[in-house]
Amino acid sequence: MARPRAFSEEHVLDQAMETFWVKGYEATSIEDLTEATGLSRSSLYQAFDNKRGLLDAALGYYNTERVGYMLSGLEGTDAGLDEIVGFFNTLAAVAEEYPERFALGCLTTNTIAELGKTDPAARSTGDEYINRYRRAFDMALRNAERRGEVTPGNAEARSELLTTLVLGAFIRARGNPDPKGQLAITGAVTALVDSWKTL
Amino acid sequence: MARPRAFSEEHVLDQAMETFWVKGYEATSIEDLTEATGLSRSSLYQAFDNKRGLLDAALGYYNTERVGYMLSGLEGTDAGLDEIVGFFNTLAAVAEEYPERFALGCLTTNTIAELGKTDPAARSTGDEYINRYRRAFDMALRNAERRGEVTPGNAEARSELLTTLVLGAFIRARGNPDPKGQLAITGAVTALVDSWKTL
DNA sequence: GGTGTTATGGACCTATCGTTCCCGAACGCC
DNA sequence: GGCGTTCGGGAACGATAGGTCCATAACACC
Repeated sequence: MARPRAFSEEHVLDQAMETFWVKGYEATSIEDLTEATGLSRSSLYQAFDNKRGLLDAALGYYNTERVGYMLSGLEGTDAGLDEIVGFFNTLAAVAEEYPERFALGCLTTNTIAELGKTDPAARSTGDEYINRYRRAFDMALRNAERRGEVTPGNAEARSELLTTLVLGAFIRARGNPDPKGQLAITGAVTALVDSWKTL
Repeated sequence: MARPRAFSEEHVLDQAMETFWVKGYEATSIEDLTEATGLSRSSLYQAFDNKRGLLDAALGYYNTERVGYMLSGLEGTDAGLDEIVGFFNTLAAVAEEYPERFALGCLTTNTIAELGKTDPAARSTGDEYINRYRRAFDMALRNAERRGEVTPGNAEARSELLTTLVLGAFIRARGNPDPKGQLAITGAVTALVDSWKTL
C-alpha cells in the first residue's frame, strides 16, 4: 500500500555495474551514477543506502549475471577437461569478438585490486569470487580424475594454478584487450591440460 | 645559485609509493601525501607538477627499486629454470615472512586495474611492466632450451603463462596474503616447470 | 475518495578535493 | 653582503564530493 517504484532494479544495477566497471569505485561519482541509471539521488539512496551499497548490489548483479554466464559450462556437475579448456576458449573468443568489453577486465578483480586492502567487505566478496573459480576447476578436475582422464592427486594445486591464471588474464585485458595475448594464454592452458591427461 | 631542496627525493618517493600502494590512486588525497612525505603542498607540486605526476614518479621508483630487487635473479643474463622457480619461491617466502607487505600486492598491477581503462599513460606503464616479466621468463626459457634442459619451441607460450600467473598471484595476495595459497601456486609452478624438462 | 506509505525530483548541506598563490626563508654566487 | 633564484609553509581558491531533506506525486488499500 504505497507508491511503487518507477524503475527496473535490473536496469539500474546493469547501468551502475557498467559505470563502476569502466571507471572504478572511487573515480565514479554519484552524478555519474544518476546519469547512467536515470535515477535521482534520493531514489538511489533510498534503494541502496549509499554509494558503497550500490557497489555491493552491482557486484552481486555482476556475479549472478555475467560470471554465471561465463561459468555456466564449467560449473556443470559433470564438467571435465573439455569444460576447463572451453572456458579459456570462451575468454579468447570474447577477446577476439568483443575487444571493447574484454578491455574492461573483470569488475570483481578490479575491485579486489582497488579496495581489497582497505575494505574488508570488498575483500570477502573477492574471496568468494576466487573460491568460486577454485571450486569449479577443482570439481571439474576431480570429475576428470574419477573418469581416469587425468593423472590423479593434483586437483588442488592444479585448480589453484588455473584460478590464478584467470585473474591474471583479466588484469592483462584491462585497457588493452590484446586478443593475440589471450589466444597465447589459452593455447598454453590447452597444452597444460593436455599434459595432465593419462596416456 | 638557488636554495637547494631540503628533502630527499628518494624518501619522498618511497613514502608516496607506500601511500598509493596501500590506498590506491583515487582514494589517496594530497593531504595523505603531505603527511606521508612530510612535504608541504607547494613543495610537492613544485617537484612533481600534480598528483598524477607524483604517481608516475612513484611508479618509476617502484619499478626500479622493488621490482628490480624481486627480479634481480630472473633478469640475470644466464637465468634458467632455477631462477624461474626461484622467483616463485621468493614470492612464497615473502608471503610467509612478510604477510603484511605481501598483502599490498603489486603497485603496478593495482594501477593497471584501477586506471588501465581510463588512463592510457597508466596502461602503457602497465604494458612495460608486463613485458618486463614476459621478456625475463622468455629469456630464461630460451637459455634453458639452449642448454637442453627443456623441450624446445614453447618458450613464448610458456612465458605468457608464467607472466599471467604472476599478475594473478598479486591479485590473490591483495588484502589477503594467504601464504598457503601462494605456497600451493608455487608448488604447482614447480611441478609445471618440471614437466617441461627434458627426460 | 480519503488515508497511509513510499517514490521522486531537486535544492541544499558540509566537507574535502586538487590546485594555486603569496611571502618570507634559505641558499649559491659575485 | 647584496643579489638572484628557488624552496617551503600555509592560507585561500573554486569545484565537486557524498549525503540529507523536504515538498510533492503516485500508488495500494479500505
